[in-house]
Amino acid sequence: MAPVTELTVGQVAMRSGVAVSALHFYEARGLIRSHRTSGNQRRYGRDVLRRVAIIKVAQEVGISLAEIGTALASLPEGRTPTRDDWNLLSTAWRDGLDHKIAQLKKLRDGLTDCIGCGCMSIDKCPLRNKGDRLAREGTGARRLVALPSPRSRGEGA
Amino acid sequence: MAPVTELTVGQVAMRSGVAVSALHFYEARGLIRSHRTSGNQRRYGRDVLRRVAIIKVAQEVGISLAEIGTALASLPEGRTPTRDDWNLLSTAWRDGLDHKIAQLKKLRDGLTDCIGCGCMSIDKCPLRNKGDRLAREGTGARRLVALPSPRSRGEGA
DNA sequence: GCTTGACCTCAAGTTAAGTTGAGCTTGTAG
DNA sequence: CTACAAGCTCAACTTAACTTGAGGTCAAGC
Repeated sequence: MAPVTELTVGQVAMRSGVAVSALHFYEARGLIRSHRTSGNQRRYGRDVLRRVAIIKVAQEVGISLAEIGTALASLPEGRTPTRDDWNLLSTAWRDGLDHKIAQLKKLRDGLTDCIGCGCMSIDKCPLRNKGDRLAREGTGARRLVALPSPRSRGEGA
Repeated sequence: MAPVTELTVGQVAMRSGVAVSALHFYEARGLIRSHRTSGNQRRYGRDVLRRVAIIKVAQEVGISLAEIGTALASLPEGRTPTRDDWNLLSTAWRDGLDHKIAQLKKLRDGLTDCIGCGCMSIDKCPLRNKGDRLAREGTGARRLVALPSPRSRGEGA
Protein backbone atom coordinates (compact mmCIF):
# COMPACT_ATOMS: atom_id res chain seq x y z
CA MET A 1 0.00 0.00 0.00
CA ALA A 2 0.87 3.60 0.10
CA PRO A 3 3.60 4.76 2.46
CA VAL A 4 2.49 5.43 6.00
CA THR A 5 2.13 9.13 5.23
CA GLU A 6 2.77 10.73 8.55
CA LEU A 7 0.99 13.93 9.27
CA THR A 8 2.22 17.22 10.64
CA VAL A 9 0.27 19.11 13.29
CA GLY A 10 -0.91 21.53 10.71
CA GLN A 11 -2.25 18.77 8.54
CA VAL A 12 -3.97 17.07 11.42
CA ALA A 13 -5.43 20.40 12.45
CA MET A 14 -6.76 21.02 8.99
CA ARG A 15 -8.17 17.58 8.48
CA SER A 16 -9.66 17.22 11.92
CA GLY A 17 -10.91 20.72 12.28
CA VAL A 18 -9.28 21.41 15.62
CA ALA A 19 -6.67 24.06 16.24
CA VAL A 20 -3.00 23.24 16.44
CA SER A 21 -2.99 24.51 19.99
CA ALA A 22 -5.75 22.08 20.85
CA LEU A 23 -3.73 19.23 19.44
CA HIS A 24 -0.78 20.25 21.55
CA PHE A 25 -3.15 20.35 24.45
CA TYR A 26 -4.58 16.92 23.80
CA GLU A 27 -1.12 15.54 23.53
CA ALA A 28 -0.12 17.09 26.82
CA ARG A 29 -3.16 15.43 28.33
CA GLY A 30 -2.19 12.12 26.85
CA LEU A 31 -5.19 11.84 24.55
CA ILE A 32 -3.11 11.59 21.42
CA ARG A 33 0.51 10.77 20.74
CA SER A 34 3.12 11.74 18.27
CA HIS A 35 6.74 11.12 17.63
CA ARG A 36 9.27 13.73 16.64
CA THR A 37 11.37 14.30 13.59
CA SER A 38 15.07 14.95 13.92
CA GLY A 39 14.12 18.60 13.94
CA ASN A 40 11.77 18.11 16.92
CA GLN A 41 8.58 18.49 14.97
CA ARG A 42 5.56 16.34 15.67
CA ARG A 43 4.51 13.63 13.30
CA TYR A 44 1.27 11.76 13.66
CA GLY A 45 0.10 8.42 12.42
CA ARG A 46 -3.16 8.41 10.55
CA ASP A 47 -5.12 6.93 13.41
CA VAL A 48 -4.76 10.21 15.19
CA LEU A 49 -7.52 11.50 12.97
CA ARG A 50 -9.93 9.00 14.30
CA ARG A 51 -8.86 9.67 17.82
CA VAL A 52 -9.45 13.35 17.39
CA ALA A 53 -12.78 12.70 15.73
CA ILE A 54 -13.81 10.65 18.69
CA ILE A 55 -12.63 13.25 21.11
CA LYS A 56 -14.82 15.81 19.43
CA VAL A 57 -17.85 13.59 19.16
CA ALA A 58 -17.57 12.59 22.77
CA GLN A 59 -17.16 16.15 23.86
CA GLU A 60 -20.28 17.15 22.06
CA VAL A 61 -22.31 14.80 24.13
CA GLY A 62 -20.77 16.16 27.27
CA ILE A 63 -18.05 13.70 28.08
CA SER A 64 -15.07 15.40 29.66
CA LEU A 65 -11.57 15.17 28.30
CA ALA A 66 -10.60 13.28 31.42
CA GLU A 67 -13.19 10.60 30.74
CA ILE A 68 -12.32 10.50 27.09
CA GLY A 69 -8.72 10.09 28.07
CA THR A 70 -9.55 7.17 30.27
CA ALA A 71 -11.52 5.55 27.52
CA LEU A 72 -8.85 6.15 24.92
CA ALA A 73 -6.28 4.74 27.30
CA SER A 74 -8.07 1.42 26.96
CA LEU A 75 -7.05 1.32 23.33
CA PRO A 76 -3.91 -0.63 22.54
CA GLU A 77 -0.81 1.46 22.89
CA GLY A 78 1.39 -0.30 20.47
CA ARG A 79 -0.68 -1.11 17.44
CA THR A 80 -3.27 0.71 15.45
CA PRO A 81 -6.61 -0.04 17.05
CA THR A 82 -8.80 -2.53 15.28
CA ARG A 83 -12.45 -2.15 14.66
CA ASP A 84 -13.13 -4.29 17.67
CA ASP A 85 -11.08 -2.00 19.83
CA TRP A 86 -13.17 0.94 18.74
CA ASN A 87 -16.37 -0.94 19.18
CA LEU A 88 -15.58 -1.55 22.80
CA LEU A 89 -15.34 2.16 23.24
CA SER A 90 -18.49 2.98 21.39
CA THR A 91 -20.46 0.40 23.27
CA ALA A 92 -19.42 1.89 26.56
CA TRP A 93 -20.43 5.33 25.45
CA ARG A 94 -23.66 4.16 23.96
CA ASP A 95 -24.76 3.14 27.41
CA GLY A 96 -23.85 6.54 28.73
CA LEU A 97 -25.77 8.19 25.95
CA ASP A 98 -28.82 6.06 26.59
CA HIS A 99 -28.74 7.14 30.15
CA LYS A 100 -28.35 10.76 29.29
CA ILE A 101 -31.17 10.70 26.83
CA ALA A 102 -33.43 9.13 29.39
CA GLN A 103 -32.48 11.79 31.87
CA LEU A 104 -33.17 14.57 29.46
CA LYS A 105 -36.55 13.13 28.61
CA LYS A 106 -37.49 12.87 32.20
CA LEU A 107 -36.61 16.48 32.57
CA ARG A 108 -38.46 17.48 29.46
CA ASP A 109 -41.59 15.66 30.41
CA GLY A 110 -41.51 16.97 33.91
CA LEU A 111 -40.74 20.50 32.98
CA THR A 112 -44.00 21.75 31.63
CA ASP A 113 -45.95 20.32 34.49
CA CYS A 114 -43.50 21.27 37.14
CA ILE A 115 -42.10 24.59 36.26
CA GLY A 116 -45.29 26.54 36.56
CA CYS A 117 -46.60 24.82 39.62
CA GLY A 118 -45.78 25.09 43.25
CA CYS A 119 -43.97 21.81 43.47
CA MET A 120 -40.50 23.05 42.94
CA SER A 121 -39.57 22.99 46.55
CA ILE A 122 -36.39 21.07 46.75
CA ASP A 123 -38.00 18.45 48.94
CA LYS A 124 -41.09 17.64 46.96
CA CYS A 125 -40.59 18.26 43.28
CA PRO A 126 -40.12 15.06 41.31
CA LEU A 127 -37.96 17.00 38.93
CA ARG A 128 -35.62 18.40 41.47
CA ASN A 129 -35.61 15.59 43.89
CA LYS A 130 -34.81 12.58 41.85
CA GLY A 131 -31.43 12.58 43.50
CA ASP A 132 -29.88 11.07 40.43
CA ARG A 133 -26.82 13.15 40.35
CA LEU A 134 -26.67 15.16 43.47
CA ALA A 135 -23.11 14.10 43.76
CA ARG A 136 -21.77 17.55 43.15
CA GLU A 137 -18.66 17.22 45.14
CA GLY A 138 -15.20 18.68 45.41
CA THR A 139 -14.22 22.29 45.04
CA GLY A 140 -14.11 24.75 42.25
CA ALA A 141 -16.48 25.30 39.42
CA ARG A 142 -18.16 22.63 37.50
CA ARG A 143 -20.84 22.81 35.02
CA LEU A 144 -21.60 19.61 33.27
CA VAL A 145 -23.81 16.91 34.51
CA ALA A 146 -21.36 14.10 34.67
CA LEU A 147 -22.35 10.89 33.08
CA PRO A 148 -23.39 8.68 35.96
CA SER A 149 -21.39 5.54 36.30
CA PRO A 150 -24.06 3.31 37.82
CA ARG A 151 -26.15 2.10 34.93
CA SER A 152 -29.63 2.50 36.28
CA ARG A 153 -31.56 2.21 33.13
CA GLY A 154 -34.92 3.78 32.67
CA GLU A 155 -35.34 4.31 28.99
CA GLY A 156 -38.28 5.06 26.83
CA ALA A 157 -37.30 5.29 23.20
CA MET B 1 -53.03 40.33 54.40
CA ALA B 2 -50.52 37.70 55.23
CA PRO B 3 -47.05 39.04 55.95
CA VAL B 4 -44.88 38.80 52.89
CA THR B 5 -42.38 36.65 54.74
CA GLU B 6 -39.23 37.83 53.21
CA LEU B 7 -36.32 35.48 53.18
CA THR B 8 -32.71 36.03 54.13
CA VAL B 9 -29.88 34.66 51.98
CA GLY B 10 -29.29 31.93 54.45
CA GLN B 11 -32.91 30.85 54.31
CA VAL B 12 -32.98 30.90 50.55
CA ALA B 13 -29.75 28.94 50.50
CA MET B 14 -31.15 26.32 52.79
CA ARG B 15 -34.47 25.99 51.06
CA SER B 16 -33.11 26.05 47.54
CA GLY B 17 -30.06 23.96 48.18
CA VAL B 18 -27.58 26.37 46.68
CA ALA B 19 -24.78 28.07 48.55
CA VAL B 20 -25.03 31.61 49.75
CA SER B 21 -22.08 32.48 47.57
CA ALA B 22 -23.96 31.14 44.57
CA LEU B 23 -26.93 33.33 45.40
CA HIS B 24 -24.68 36.35 45.59
CA PHE B 25 -23.29 35.28 42.27
CA TYR B 26 -26.67 34.88 40.64
CA GLU B 27 -27.68 38.25 41.90
CA ALA B 28 -24.54 39.83 40.49
CA ARG B 29 -25.46 38.24 37.18
CA GLY B 30 -28.93 39.58 37.36
CA LEU B 31 -30.65 36.22 37.62
CA ILE B 32 -32.30 37.00 40.90
CA ARG B 33 -33.02 40.18 42.76
CA SER B 34 -33.27 41.29 46.32
CA HIS B 35 -33.78 44.45 48.23
CA ARG B 36 -31.86 45.47 51.29
CA THR B 37 -32.79 46.07 54.87
CA SER B 38 -31.72 49.25 56.58
CA GLY B 39 -28.70 47.28 57.69
CA ASN B 40 -27.77 46.40 54.10
CA GLN B 41 -28.78 42.79 54.30
CA ARG B 42 -30.51 41.04 51.44
CA ARG B 43 -34.15 40.13 51.62
CA TYR B 44 -35.82 38.00 49.00
CA GLY B 45 -39.42 37.57 47.99
CA ARG B 46 -40.70 34.03 47.91
CA ASP B 47 -40.64 33.78 44.14
CA VAL B 48 -36.87 33.73 44.34
CA LEU B 49 -37.20 30.09 45.31
CA ARG B 50 -38.83 29.21 42.07
CA ARG B 51 -36.33 31.23 40.14
CA VAL B 52 -33.49 29.41 41.76
CA ALA B 53 -35.19 26.08 41.21
CA ILE B 54 -35.49 26.89 37.56
CA ILE B 55 -31.91 27.99 37.35
CA LYS B 56 -30.81 24.65 38.70
CA VAL B 57 -33.09 22.60 36.52
CA ALA B 58 -32.03 24.48 33.46
CA GLN B 59 -28.40 24.12 34.32
CA GLU B 60 -28.77 20.41 34.66
CA VAL B 61 -29.85 20.14 31.09
CA GLY B 62 -26.91 22.19 30.01
CA ILE B 63 -28.34 25.65 29.62
CA SER B 64 -25.80 28.29 30.54
CA LEU B 65 -26.43 30.93 33.13
CA ALA B 66 -26.31 33.52 30.39
CA GLU B 67 -29.15 31.86 28.55
CA ILE B 68 -31.09 31.31 31.73
CA GLY B 69 -30.61 34.95 32.50
CA THR B 70 -32.03 35.94 29.17
CA ALA B 71 -34.99 33.70 29.68
CA LEU B 72 -35.63 34.91 33.20
CA ALA B 73 -35.38 38.46 31.98
CA SER B 74 -38.52 37.81 30.00
CA LEU B 75 -40.41 37.43 33.23
CA PRO B 76 -42.21 40.51 34.51
CA GLU B 77 -39.96 42.70 36.58
CA GLY B 78 -42.53 44.32 38.75
CA ARG B 79 -44.92 41.63 39.79
CA THR B 80 -44.67 38.07 40.89
CA PRO B 81 -44.78 35.96 37.76
CA THR B 82 -48.01 34.18 37.05
CA ARG B 83 -48.32 30.62 35.97
CA ASP B 84 -48.67 31.79 32.42
CA ASP B 85 -45.42 33.66 32.68
CA TRP B 86 -43.67 30.53 33.77
CA ASN B 87 -45.34 28.47 31.12
CA LEU B 88 -43.93 30.69 28.45
CA LEU B 89 -40.50 29.90 29.77
CA SER B 90 -41.03 26.21 30.05
CA THR B 91 -42.42 25.98 26.59
CA ALA B 92 -39.39 27.67 25.16
CA TRP B 93 -37.09 25.32 27.00
CA ARG B 94 -39.12 22.31 26.12
CA ASP B 95 -38.36 23.01 22.51
CA GLY B 96 -34.71 23.27 23.32
CA LEU B 97 -34.85 20.01 25.18
CA ASP B 98 -36.60 18.29 22.33
CA HIS B 99 -33.87 19.45 20.05
CA LYS B 100 -31.19 18.32 22.37
CA ILE B 101 -32.70 14.92 22.83
CA ALA B 102 -32.99 14.46 19.11
CA GLN B 103 -29.38 15.44 18.73
CA LEU B 104 -28.24 13.03 21.36
CA LYS B 105 -30.20 10.21 19.80
CA LYS B 106 -28.72 10.92 16.44
CA LEU B 107 -25.35 10.73 18.03
CA ARG B 108 -26.17 7.55 19.87
CA ASP B 109 -27.55 5.83 16.85
CA GLY B 110 -24.72 6.95 14.68
CA LEU B 111 -22.01 6.18 17.10
CA THR B 112 -21.81 2.44 16.93
CA ASP B 113 -21.87 2.43 13.19
CA CYS B 114 -19.60 5.34 12.76
CA ILE B 115 -16.99 5.16 15.38
CA GLY B 116 -15.40 1.99 14.19
CA CYS B 117 -15.61 2.70 10.54
CA GLY B 118 -13.58 4.89 8.28
CA CYS B 119 -16.19 7.55 7.84
CA MET B 120 -15.03 9.90 10.50
CA SER B 121 -13.29 12.23 8.18
CA ILE B 122 -14.63 15.62 9.00
CA ASP B 123 -16.04 16.01 5.53
CA LYS B 124 -17.94 12.82 5.14
CA CYS B 125 -19.10 11.45 8.44
CA PRO B 126 -22.80 12.03 9.03
CA LEU B 127 -22.05 12.22 12.70
CA ARG B 128 -19.44 14.87 12.50
CA ASN B 129 -20.74 16.78 9.62
CA LYS B 130 -24.32 17.51 10.43
CA GLY B 131 -23.26 21.06 11.01
CA ASP B 132 -25.97 21.53 13.56
CA ARG B 133 -23.94 23.28 16.13
CA LEU B 134 -20.65 24.12 14.60
CA ALA B 135 -21.11 27.55 15.97
CA ARG B 136 -18.23 27.31 18.39
CA GLU B 137 -17.36 30.90 18.30
CA GLY B 138 -15.60 33.49 20.35
CA THR B 139 -12.46 33.04 22.37
CA GLY B 140 -11.55 31.18 25.47
CA ALA B 141 -12.68 27.85 26.67
CA ARG B 142 -16.08 26.42 26.29
CA ARG B 143 -17.34 23.03 26.83
CA LEU B 144 -21.02 22.66 26.57
CA VAL B 145 -22.97 22.23 23.44
CA ALA B 146 -24.88 25.43 23.42
CA LEU B 147 -28.53 25.30 22.73
CA PRO B 148 -28.99 26.34 19.14
CA SER B 149 -29.10 30.06 18.88
CA PRO B 150 -30.22 32.17 15.96
CA ARG B 151 -26.64 32.72 15.01
CA SER B 152 -24.55 30.54 12.82
CA ARG B 153 -21.15 31.55 11.83
CA GLY B 154 -18.43 30.01 9.77
CA GLU B 155 -15.22 29.24 11.51
CA GLY B 156 -11.69 29.26 10.17
CA ALA B 157 -8.79 27.41 11.71
C1' DG C 1 21.42 32.62 1.60
C1' DC C 2 17.66 34.93 2.89
C1' DT C 3 12.83 35.36 3.63
C1' DT C 4 8.52 33.33 4.87
C1' DG C 5 5.61 30.25 6.92
C1' DA C 6 5.04 26.28 9.74
C1' DC C 7 6.80 24.47 14.26
C1' DC C 8 8.39 24.45 19.06
C1' DT C 9 8.14 25.68 24.18
C1' DC C 10 6.38 27.87 27.97
C1' DA C 11 3.78 31.30 30.36
C1' DA C 12 -0.12 33.79 30.88
C1' DG C 13 -4.94 34.96 29.57
C1' DT C 14 -9.98 33.59 29.00
C1' DT C 15 -14.84 31.90 30.23
C1' DA C 16 -18.04 29.71 33.14
C1' DA C 17 -19.63 29.11 37.43
C1' DG C 18 -18.65 29.34 41.61
C1' DT C 19 -15.82 28.86 46.21
C1' DT C 20 -12.76 30.57 49.79
C1' DG C 21 -10.92 33.86 52.77
C1' DA C 22 -10.02 38.31 54.94
C1' DG C 23 -11.78 42.01 57.28
C1' DC C 24 -15.76 44.38 58.84
C1' DT C 25 -20.95 45.02 60.17
C1' DT C 26 -25.65 43.25 61.94
C1' DG C 27 -28.81 41.04 64.61
C1' DT C 28 -30.22 38.10 68.16
C1' DA C 29 -30.03 35.18 72.35
C1' DG C 30 -28.62 34.95 76.89
C1' DC D 1 -24.60 44.37 76.99
C1' DT D 2 -21.90 41.23 75.10
C1' DA D 3 -21.00 36.98 72.44
C1' DC D 4 -21.25 35.09 68.15
C1' DA D 5 -23.74 33.47 64.23
C1' DA D 6 -25.09 35.55 59.84
C1' DG D 7 -24.37 39.09 56.56
C1' DC D 8 -21.63 42.18 53.62
C1' DT D 9 -17.84 43.33 50.10
C1' DC D 10 -14.09 42.39 47.42
C1' DA D 11 -10.28 39.94 45.75
C1' DA D 12 -8.16 35.83 44.66
C1' DC D 13 -8.33 30.95 43.68
C1' DT D 14 -10.35 26.70 41.14
C1' DT D 15 -11.39 23.51 36.91
C1' DA D 16 -11.91 22.63 32.24
C1' DA D 17 -10.50 23.36 27.93
C1' DC D 18 -8.30 25.95 25.27
C1' DT D 19 -6.16 30.38 23.02
C1' DT D 20 -2.73 33.98 22.64
C1' DG D 21 1.73 35.74 22.74
C1' DA D 22 6.66 35.98 23.13
C1' DG D 23 10.82 34.38 21.67
C1' DG D 24 13.30 31.01 19.03
C1' DT D 25 13.90 26.93 15.36
C1' DC D 26 13.07 24.40 10.89
C1' DA D 27 12.18 23.92 5.95
C1' DA D 28 11.07 25.27 1.31
C1' DG D 29 11.11 28.77 -2.38
C1' DC D 30 13.43 32.26 -5.06
